[in-house]
Amino acid sequence: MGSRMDEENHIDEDDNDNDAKFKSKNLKAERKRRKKLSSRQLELRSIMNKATIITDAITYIEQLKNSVEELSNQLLQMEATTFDEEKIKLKEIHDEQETKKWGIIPEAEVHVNNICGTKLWIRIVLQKKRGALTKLMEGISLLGIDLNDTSITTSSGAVLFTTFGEGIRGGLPDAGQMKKYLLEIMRSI
Amino acid sequence: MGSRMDEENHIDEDDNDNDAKFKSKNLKAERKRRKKLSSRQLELRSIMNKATIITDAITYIEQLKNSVEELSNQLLQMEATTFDEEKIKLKEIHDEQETKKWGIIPEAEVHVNNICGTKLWIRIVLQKKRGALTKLMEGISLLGIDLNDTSITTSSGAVLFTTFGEGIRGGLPDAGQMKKYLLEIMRSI
DNA sequence: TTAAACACGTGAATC
DNA sequence: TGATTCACGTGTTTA
Repeated sequence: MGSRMDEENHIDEDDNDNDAKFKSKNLKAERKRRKKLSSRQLELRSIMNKATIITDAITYIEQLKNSVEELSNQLLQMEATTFDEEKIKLKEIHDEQETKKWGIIPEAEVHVNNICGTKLWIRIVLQKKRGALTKLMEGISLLGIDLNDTSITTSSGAVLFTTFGEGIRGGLPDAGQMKKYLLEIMRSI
Repeated sequence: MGSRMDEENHIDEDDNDNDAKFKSKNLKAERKRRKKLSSRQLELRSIMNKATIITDAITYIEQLKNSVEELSNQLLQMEATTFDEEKIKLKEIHDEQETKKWGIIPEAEVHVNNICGTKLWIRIVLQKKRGALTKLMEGISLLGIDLNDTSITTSSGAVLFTTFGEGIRGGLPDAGQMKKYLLEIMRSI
């Protein structure tokens, strides 16, 4: 028998001195305990709503893990390739940019010097282009010139071609004519 | 008054038919309710241990976030610098490696061709070194040679020096002598 | 012993 | 109405 209707009418006003009518000594303590318990339960219920963040946390963690994996792979791939093909590619890109920065060679620069009638000193600076050197060598060869000391050097997208030539059968075209001819070849590429 | 000592001695044997002595009709229901509640509480306690994973989850998320940020920064930095100084550095490293791969030029390679008595065709390949070209030009100048068409090209740590020279006062040293002299200069650097 | 925790029966409130 | 939930006082157990 424990309801408020048991006795007169004013029993459980908090912590008042009206507990003389009860036999139990732990009445007050039990009231306090129940109150605490109840409040704790309410507290628990209030934070239980926040338990939904666990679901969010799971998906969030998944996203983060994916990001980490993706980024790690990217870095690994970058580091792995950057000291091989990638570096060469970067160099080529850099060369292109450098060439553009310093200005594109508008047209091959050709120098032909006729020396002692049968000897040639050729110096050509041209923009690096696929097949250009092949055509150049081919053209010079067609003119019947034997190339003795040829050096081809490329740097920053430009090509320096220097050679020391000689007419195969003594005869040799005029230096001016040859220059025109070589320029023609360069333009045609 | 609700303990087992209130009445005779055999009250709450589960769900027996001995509830005729009690006035309340909800006695059985209340017993069942309390039992259920208690078991639920135990159940809750058992899974509450797993609540510690929330703490772990928090630290785990922090770690992941740090990783993501770090990796992103690395990538950004790599992408940002790789098209400027970094690429040049990569190129230089690549050049160094290339030079080593193809073997270091053991000693300057000097070609001197005497043409028509007063003209020279000089071709020197040397390892890039500070001050080397200055010494070279200085030496050639001291020999009284006027350099008409000179090209200096560097690539992969090597230097190609080609020039077409002429004796200033008609006189010109012997090609073999000159070669020795130039090699001496190259060695002294 | 004391004090806190627990289980119980019960009356009232809620739906 | 009837079934369920809640709060209470109390006796017992536990530490």
